[in-house]
Amino acid sequence: MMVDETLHGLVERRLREVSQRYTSGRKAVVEVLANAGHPLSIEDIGELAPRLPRSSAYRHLVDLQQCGVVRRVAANDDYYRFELAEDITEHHHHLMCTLCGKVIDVTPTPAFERAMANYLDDLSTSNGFASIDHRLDVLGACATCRQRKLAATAGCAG
Amino acid sequence: MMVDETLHGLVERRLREVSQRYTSGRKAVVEVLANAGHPLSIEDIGELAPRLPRSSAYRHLVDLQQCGVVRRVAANDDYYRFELAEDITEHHHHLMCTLCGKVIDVTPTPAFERAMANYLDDLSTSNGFASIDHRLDVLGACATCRQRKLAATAGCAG
DNA sequence: ATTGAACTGAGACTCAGTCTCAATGTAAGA
DNA sequence: TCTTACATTGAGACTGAGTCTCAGTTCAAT
Repeated sequence: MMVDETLHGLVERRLREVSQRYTSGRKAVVEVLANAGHPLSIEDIGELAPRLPRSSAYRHLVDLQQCGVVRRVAANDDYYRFELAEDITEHHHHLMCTLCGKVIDVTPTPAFERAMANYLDDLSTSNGFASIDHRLDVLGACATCRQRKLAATAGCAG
Repeated sequence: MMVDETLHGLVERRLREVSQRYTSGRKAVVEVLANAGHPLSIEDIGELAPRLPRSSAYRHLVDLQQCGVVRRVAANDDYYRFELAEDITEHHHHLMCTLCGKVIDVTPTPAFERAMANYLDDLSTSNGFASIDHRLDVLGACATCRQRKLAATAGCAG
């Protein structure tokens, strides 16, 4: 596992704050999420940590969400995904492929985040809404699916 | 119901394209969504159209999604919401109150949408991702909940 | 070593959402 | 108008992702 030790230290501290322990099961969940680098479904987690029972995995995810280590992501299909919280990784957006369901992380450009900050200010003044966080999901076709589609079309033509 | 007739005409056309009828049950769902002006949960729909059985409501929502009239929205709680598709209403973002769960629609400023368009172009060139649609959800506290919280704090202090 | 509290796995359970089926509505041709 | 073929409907059974329970285990602190 190529996860630097500060991650585990941070997670342990957050769990300790609510009198919880950083056990091997929870560590397994955190490592799997950290190594993936993109949101994982419960199915993904089950495959990457096969010794971890489903019920424990769910419970760990709940605990880790409650102490701010994990965030749940609603993808475009019927399954939630899970990722490390943004203050542990970094702020990012999601590209969601409507063909294969995959979720890809992207870091926004500074220019766009500046525009976003301005916009959130506008919202606060016009709607009295105090924004804490935002999430931007871009729906479309990933590079792999686009190529696959092109290949299929070429095959039909030939 | 203050829904202009073009909406119903449009929905009927879309259903007809897939050999389906615009029946009273489907019309009830569309009217409820149109009048609400913000995404509704199945519970909301049940309250606003009490004569409509749950199983029929779900089925209508599926049918209407398939012909592009309705869109499913993942809120911040455990329940999906439903709204009319953006090409029927207009492009908008969601303010999601993390305290009461309410979802509020907002129309983006032109400046922000310009920034968004540029950003999506960037993504397409840097990731090979062909974006079709995007959704921006802003999480925070709505005006009502903020006031309630202020009042509660004042009450404690006094 | 003892004790109290957190943790765990297995599997029962919940309930939002889907499916089935028998009955009904409806457009269109004879 | 009658018939026919097919879309629609309500009721309720069913599915399965996610939760809860419980009995046994591990841990940290004394």
